[in-house]
Amino acid sequence: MVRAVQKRTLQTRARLVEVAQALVARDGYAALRVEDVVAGAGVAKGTFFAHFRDKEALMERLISAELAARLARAGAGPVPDGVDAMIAALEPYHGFLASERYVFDIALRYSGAAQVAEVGPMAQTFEDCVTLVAGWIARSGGFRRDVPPDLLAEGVQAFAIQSLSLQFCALHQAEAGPARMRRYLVAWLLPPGPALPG
Amino acid sequence: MVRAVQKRTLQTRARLVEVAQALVARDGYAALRVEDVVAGAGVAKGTFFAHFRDKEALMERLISAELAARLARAGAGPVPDGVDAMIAALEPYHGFLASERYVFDIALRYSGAAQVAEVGPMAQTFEDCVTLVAGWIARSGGFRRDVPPDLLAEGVQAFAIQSLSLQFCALHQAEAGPARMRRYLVAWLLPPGPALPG
Amino acid sequence: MVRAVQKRTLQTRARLVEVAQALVARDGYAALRVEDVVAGAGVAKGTFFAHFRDKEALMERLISAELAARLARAGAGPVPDGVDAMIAALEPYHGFLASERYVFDIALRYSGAAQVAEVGPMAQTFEDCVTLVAGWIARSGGFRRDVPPDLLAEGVQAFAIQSLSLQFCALHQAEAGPARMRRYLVAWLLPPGPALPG
Amino acid sequence: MVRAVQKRTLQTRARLVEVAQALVARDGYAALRVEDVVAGAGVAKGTFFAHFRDKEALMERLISAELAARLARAGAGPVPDGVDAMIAALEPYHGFLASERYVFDIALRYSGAAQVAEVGPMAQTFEDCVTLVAGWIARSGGFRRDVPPDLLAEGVQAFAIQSLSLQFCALHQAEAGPARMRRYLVAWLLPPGPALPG
DNA sequence: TATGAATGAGCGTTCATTCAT
DNA sequence: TATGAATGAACGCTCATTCAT
Repeated sequence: MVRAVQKRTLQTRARLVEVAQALVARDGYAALRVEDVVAGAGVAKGTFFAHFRDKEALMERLISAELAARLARAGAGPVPDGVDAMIAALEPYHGFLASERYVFDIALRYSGAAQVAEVGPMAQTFEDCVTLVAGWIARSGGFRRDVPPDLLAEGVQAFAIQSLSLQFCALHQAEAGPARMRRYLVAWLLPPGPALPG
Repeated sequence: MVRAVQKRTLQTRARLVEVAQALVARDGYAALRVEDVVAGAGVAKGTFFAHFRDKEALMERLISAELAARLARAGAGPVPDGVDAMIAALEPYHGFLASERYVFDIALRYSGAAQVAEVGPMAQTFEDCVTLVAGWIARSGGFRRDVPPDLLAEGVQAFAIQSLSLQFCALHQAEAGPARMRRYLVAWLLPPGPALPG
Repeated sequence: MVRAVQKRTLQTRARLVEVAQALVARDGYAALRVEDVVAGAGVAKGTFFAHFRDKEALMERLISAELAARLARAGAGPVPDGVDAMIAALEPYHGFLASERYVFDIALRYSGAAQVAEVGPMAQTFEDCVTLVAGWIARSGGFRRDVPPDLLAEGVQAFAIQSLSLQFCALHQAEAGPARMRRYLVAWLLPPGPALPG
Repeated sequence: MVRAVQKRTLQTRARLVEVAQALVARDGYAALRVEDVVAGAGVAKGTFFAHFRDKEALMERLISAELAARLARAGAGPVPDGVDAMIAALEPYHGFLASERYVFDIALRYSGAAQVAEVGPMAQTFEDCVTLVAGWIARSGGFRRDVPPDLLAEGVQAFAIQSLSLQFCALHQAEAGPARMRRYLVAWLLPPGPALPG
């Protein structure tokens, strides 16, 4: 029989998450230390590891939760009818990924589910994002039809990561993230028209 | 007055790099320890830090050098005349990036030049790769013409990273890296033809 | 809630101190290395720094303990009845201070409690020494009465430090520590009699 | 024939001292690093050590020069005619010793000439101070006569050091340095009168 | 004298993680 | 579940000093 998780357990876990979120809000993700979390929650270090496999498990939970929330808000809006609308709709989602180098690193690492055994919440969220965008593409009339929507959606994700990566780069400072994203998506999502300017 | 770097300096630095490369060849990048490098080179620890800001600075140098060498070999070959040829030509380059999680992480982190102030060798190599691919696309007759070659080349890089990322992923184990890469590039590089199968 | 220090904690700390004392007995204080202490105690380096703020914290503890022990032995003896007896009674205490330049430096530095916030064991021991000497002076009949005993005792300490300092000095090699100490104390502690010889 | 020291040599040395003094004026003695001195003087590190045996040799020079200057000013004034006047006359000298923990430590260490072989400028200055005070005592009519002036002067130095030491001490914060110094000197320098208050 | 690369030896630190209680 | 002392394995650093040129 699967025993119901005890109430105290949930309380402890919730408190750990709460404290962690408060610390992150103040100092950012990269600065989070397990020691501070347990101190804030008033539990011992060992307790933390009874609830989370390791620190990254908490990190994945925090980051993917934030990401999922932003994605849900995007999904609740209207179907974007073009490249610019899509970029705007995804901005909160991508903006969070760009907010901190550490967040981007963790997201990237877990986007591909670090452990083969299980699909973590981060990988799930990335997957959900692809599904959402594929749905948009399928339902909207403004995109190319010669490539399946889910492949196009994966491309959107690839270009987003590329844009975010280059945002940290000295060679490409000139062009801001959204502008570069727009160039990619115009070429990737729109039906082939007249040649684009070089 | 800017003094020319002394000969001894270059010798010491070269020896450190040599030893590090030998160690990496034996145990991989993730296992490299500064202590072993200095021991092998027969210099003091302080000397190491007089040559490299920290361990990662050496790492960037080692990895970007390997990457640049593989890229140079790719550039020395014939211009690939299609998607499959291009994937094959870039395979050594991408294969190295996929060889070790640690390598991929460092490469990605430094691809966007950690410091805005200076463009490191890694960022330069990534840039060179884009330039090479753009040249291929421009000179070959088999690719779409409605998008400028350098934008297409950036897309190739984005899809490569996407493929490599997903290679570590539980959700997408089914499809190997090159196969996924092929799907992306067919859609991205070829002139629009009849609709692709979903 | 202030939890009682666990037994294991005390054991570990005691072992660290024991090992350090053994090493010091063999090689002196200046030669003590943290690495040897932890190796000898069979604990990790991190453990050392969980018990002592830094190496000097251990040093203060070791030296002040030795000093306190020697002081206690002096206090257990009979009340000295004159300058020579007092110098003799304090000899083990002062001799330890003079035994090693490093010991003298640490003692002097911590005698004034490096941190205003807390009174360390070293400062306490110095204080205890003054108290002890003041008691001797008060109870003995051979010393001047026109100056309060505790002020006289502070003077004894001042002259001791002066003597020890000059012991390391080229200008004053001729006169050994105890001899100089004697001149000081005769002038400082005895009731004024006929003029001393210049 | 003793060759006259070359002009360039003196210039370099003077520049090193100047730069060091400027740095000390800004950041204090403890923060002085050889690297900054040579950088400021525009010479190589090795050059520094061609002029000064080690860093402490420069330190001794800087500190003893300052101390000697302050002592000279004290010597240029009138002979103090009592304990309070003497304390006032020596205040600039003692104040400098108390200005920085590091200064006090170095002064104490070198007061006794670290090297037996040579009497450094610091030991000389301390000696000069004793001589000056002994002269004051001998020429003034207000001090005890049953103890030779130079012994009394050594005692003044011992009490000064004691006072300065205790100034860094938590146990004795209540009583300021000069007040404590006064108590010592009244008991030490004045002819025995009626018993002092306990 | 002047140069400056190299030395060296250990300190302090880090902090996620484990494990005996 | 909870505890928290202990672990560990490098890393980064320091910086006065030396020495071959």
